[in-house]
Amino acid sequence: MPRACDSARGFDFAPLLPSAPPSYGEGIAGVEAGRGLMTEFTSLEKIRLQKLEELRLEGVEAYPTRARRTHTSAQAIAEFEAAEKEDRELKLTLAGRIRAMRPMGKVSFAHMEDGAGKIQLFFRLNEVGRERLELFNRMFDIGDFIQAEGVMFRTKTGEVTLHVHDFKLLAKAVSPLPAAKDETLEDGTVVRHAALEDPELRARQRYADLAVNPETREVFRKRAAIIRALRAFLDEHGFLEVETPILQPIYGGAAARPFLTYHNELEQQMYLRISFELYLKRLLVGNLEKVYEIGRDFRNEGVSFKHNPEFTQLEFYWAYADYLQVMELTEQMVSYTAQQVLGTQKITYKHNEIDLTPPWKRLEMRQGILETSGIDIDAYRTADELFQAMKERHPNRMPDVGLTRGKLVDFLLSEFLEPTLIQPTFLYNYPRDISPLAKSIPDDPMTVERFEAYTAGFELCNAFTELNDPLDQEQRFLEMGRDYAADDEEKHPMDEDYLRAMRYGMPPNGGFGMGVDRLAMLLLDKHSIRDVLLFPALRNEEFAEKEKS
RNA sequence: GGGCGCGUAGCUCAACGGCAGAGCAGCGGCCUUUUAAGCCGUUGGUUGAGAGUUCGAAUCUCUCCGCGCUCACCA
Repeated sequence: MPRACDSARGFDFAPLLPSAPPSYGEGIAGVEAGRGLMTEFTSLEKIRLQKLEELRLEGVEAYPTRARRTHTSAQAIAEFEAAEKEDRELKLTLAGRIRAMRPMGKVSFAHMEDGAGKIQLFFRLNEVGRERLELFNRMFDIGDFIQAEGVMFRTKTGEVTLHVHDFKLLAKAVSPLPAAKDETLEDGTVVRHAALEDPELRARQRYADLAVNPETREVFRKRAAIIRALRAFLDEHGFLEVETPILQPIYGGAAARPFLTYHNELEQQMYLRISFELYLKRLLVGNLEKVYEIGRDFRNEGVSFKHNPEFTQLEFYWAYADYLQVMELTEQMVSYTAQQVLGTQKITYKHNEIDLTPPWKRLEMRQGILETSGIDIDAYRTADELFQAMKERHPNRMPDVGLTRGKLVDFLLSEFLEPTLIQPTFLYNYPRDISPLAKSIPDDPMTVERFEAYTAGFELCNAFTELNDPLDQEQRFLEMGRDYAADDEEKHPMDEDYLRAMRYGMPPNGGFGMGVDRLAMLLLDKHSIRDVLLFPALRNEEFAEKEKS
C-alpha cells in the first residue's frame, strides 16, 4: 500500500518500497519516511517526508547523534562587535532552529534561533559550492535544526551575520511550524505576522507556542525567577525548605474537594493534597521553627481564568510570630520578588499602575465592607439579621439563601469590597466561621486574626495567627463538619493525627499561603492562569481516528 | 453545571443563503548583501462532527465535540 504521497516533484517511490533493503545502517531517516506508521500526515508533511527520503539517498543523516557549537547567537554577536573594532576574524559554530529562509539565486539568507536569540546566516556559492547551496535551498525547511560554521561579518545593511562555510542538518522537522514573520518598522517596533495565536493551540501544544513565540519563553524564564526569588528570600530569613506528602490518607487545611486515588499494596484510599498546612504545622510541634514548602496542590473544582486543578502553592509557618509580623514579611517578600524579577516594585496590571513598595495599606475587613456596601457587619451578629440587612440595602445584589454568617460576609467582601482593592492592601480580621484554623482575637471570639492581601482586585495570599489550642481545634473541626453537612457538601474530615500532634504542644505561630501562579500573573501582567502554566489542564483531546481497518 | 460567543487551507484571516478566497508557509522557475526580500507561475479545503430546513448551506435550525468570556462552585 504505497502511501500516495502526492509527489509535487514527481519523486519516484519504487526503489524505496518496504521490500528494498535499507541502504544505511543507522541512517534510516524517519523510519522509511513514515510508511507503516499510524500517523496521518498532511500534504505539507508528506513533502517533508519526501525530503527525508531524498536526504537518505544522498547519504545525509537527518537525525545525527552529535552536534557541536562554540557560541550561542548572543555570544557570537557580542564577540563579533568586539572583534570588529580590532579588525580580527571571528570563526565559530552555531546551532539552532531555522526560522526564516530567503534564497536568492547564488546566495541565501536565513535566520536561525537558539536559546539566546536570533541570528542571520549567509550562504554563498563561492564558499559552499553549488551542490551544498542547492541542498540547503531545497532540502532544508523552516523549523529544521541546523549547525553552521563560518566567519562573522556585517552585511551591507549592518546586520551582524554568520558567513557560512559549512553546515549540517541536526534534526529535520516533519511538521511545519507556524511561520511567523517579524517585520521591523521604521520606528523599530517589531510586528509579528501570522504567528501562532489561537489560545487553545498555544496551551495544548505549548512546545509549538514556545518554539515560535519568544515572549512565551520569556514568561516561563520569569516564572522560574519568581520562584527562585521567593526561595532566596525565605532561605535568607532562616526558613527551612521541606517536602511533605502529596499523597495523603486524610486531606485538609482548606475548604476544597480533593482528588481521590488508591494505593494497591496498602489497600487504602489516598487523596492528593489540597494544602500543606496540617503537615507543616506538625513540624512546628517538632521544634522546626520556621518552615516553608513550594509545591503542587490539587483541587477538584471548577476551572477558570484563575483556577487550575493543580497549582503551585507557597506556604510558610513561623513560630513565635503573629499575623502582624507575617504581614510585614509578606510585603517585603513580594516587593523583593518584583525587584529581583522585574527590577522595579512598580508594576502594571490590566493598565493599572500598582506600587508594591512597602508598607501596604491595612484595612480592617469590617471597615472596608462598611465603606463599600454601607453595611456594618458587627451590627448583625446572626446570619438571619445580616441577611435581612443586606436585603434592605441591596435587594438586587443578593447571594443564595441559607448561607452561614461567615459566608454572607464573604459575599459582601467579594461583591463590594474586592473589586476596589487595586493597590496592594491587607484586609484583616475575618469572621471565625470561615476560618477554622485561625486563632480568635483576644476578647473577640467571633473574629479571627487573619488577613488576605489583595492586589489588582484579586486575592494574592491568605495568612493568619494559627490556632494552637488542641481542644479548640477539635471543636472547630466538629463545627466545620456540621456546616458542611448543612451545606449538603462532603463532610470536612477530622484529622485525628493532627490533633494528636497539637496536643504535644504547638508554639504560637503565624502561617501564610500564596498561589504562586497568581503572583506570576500579577507580576507578568497575565490575565489567565493558563498563560503562566506550561501545561494547563485541558479537556482530553480526541485525536483523529487512526488508520481505518 | 448555567448564559453568551467562536470553530473556514499548516498559520493569520475574508466570504454571512448563490462557483470557498487572500496574505504568509509550501511547490516550480528567475535572482551573488536580503531581512514580512522581490518578480512569474502553481498546489492545497469532508468550512470542528452529525442531522435538519432549502432548488441551493461555511452562512439558517437542532444535537454533539472543543475553546474563549461570564456566572456558580472554589481562594
